Amino acid sequence: MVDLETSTEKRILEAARKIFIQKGFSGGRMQDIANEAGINKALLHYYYRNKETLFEVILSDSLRNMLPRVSEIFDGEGSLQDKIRAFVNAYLSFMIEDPSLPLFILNTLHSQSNRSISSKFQEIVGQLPYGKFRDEITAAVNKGVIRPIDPIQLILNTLSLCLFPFLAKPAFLMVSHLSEASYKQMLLKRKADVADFIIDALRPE
Amino acid sequence: MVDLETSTEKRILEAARKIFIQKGFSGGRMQDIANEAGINKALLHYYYRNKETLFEVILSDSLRNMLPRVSEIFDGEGSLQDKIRAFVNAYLSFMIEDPSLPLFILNTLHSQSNRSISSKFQEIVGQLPYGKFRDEITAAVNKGVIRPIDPIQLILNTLSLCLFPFLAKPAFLMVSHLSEASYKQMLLKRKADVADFIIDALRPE
DNA sequence: GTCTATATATGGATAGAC
DNA sequence: GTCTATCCATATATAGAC
Repeated sequence: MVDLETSTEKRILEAARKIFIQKGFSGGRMQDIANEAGINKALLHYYYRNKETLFEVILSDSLRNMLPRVSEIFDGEGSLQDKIRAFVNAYLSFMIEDPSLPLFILNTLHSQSNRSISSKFQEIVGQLPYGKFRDEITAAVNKGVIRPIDPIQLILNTLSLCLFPFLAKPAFLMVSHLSEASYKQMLLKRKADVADFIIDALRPE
Repeated sequence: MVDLETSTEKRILEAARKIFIQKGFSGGRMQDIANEAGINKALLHYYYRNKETLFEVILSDSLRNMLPRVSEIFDGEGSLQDKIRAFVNAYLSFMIEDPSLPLFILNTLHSQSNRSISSKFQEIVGQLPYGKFRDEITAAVNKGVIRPIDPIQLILNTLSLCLFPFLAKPAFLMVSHLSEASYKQMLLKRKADVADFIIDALRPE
């Protein structure tokens, strides 16, 4: 069992990630992070200058994780419908691995719109080939393989259907009285359901 | 111009609401609230015992606002399609008035799952006639007026499409470089688009 | 009811021993 | 690299005058 306890630096990151995602920037205490990592507060400052630095490292990582390799999906062959199905599948699979990420990121963007965070977000999200998406949707509409729809609204709808259940997870669990396990089960089922829903909505008249 | 400046108590609530929605519980400072209300810190404690009390008042109000009178919509006559259209319309209109509410509430539920907040949330949200929704969807499926769909997924899809744009507003603005005005314009257009999208998705084969 | 002044607690950050 | 002890700024909360 060599190296099962990873380096202190790594453990700090994992602890900070957990705490910040749970409680946000101002809600997360350095003491909480130190406890979670099983080390002393002072060590946090040894490895990372201050709370803000630590937070930004976590956020950058999260943002980079949030950006899945969706470009490939839209680069490949196949109908728009196939690509939508592949996208929904990939996106939901990814989020199921890390369910608190979306709320953490939206939340940060909402409350800290002043910092360098905005530019980091734009830098990362700017790599997504939105233009490509839009063009492909427009082309499909013109060819009549899907019904007419504003490309922006379709993209927004797809993201809504993929992300909302994760954002609303706590509320959903409270209302539905589902267990964690059943919730995960529902999300897995949702992969197919969401793709069907979108594709059905796009059927030409 | 009599009474344009409402009572201090009311002004405090408005100020607290603004600050808490903007910065959350731990991020919002009592001093910020006092400044925003144009009064002294001590007065906050005079009217509300402490920060936590003040926060809970705000949250309760918000939760009650979040719950529109949707029951009536589903009590009335008309097809399921008509009701969905009415629901989406009412829900989006309401949210456009108060765009930060959804994120505030989800966020609070996420980070404070311990407090009395959970029970308050359940109490309020428990009044929604979910059973009625479910039954009506199931009936429509059986009659063949809509294609087969899991009622839970349809409800979740509808809420996703209505709420997500508000949750993701900051991210959306950053990516799209839209102005506040264009954003609001897009949301207004979305009322019809979302209803169309759902109803199209439900067309029988 | 509203203010100023102050007590008290908390949390981020640093100094310095080991 | 890791700890203990401590400093200092900030934030909540209270006391007491007006």
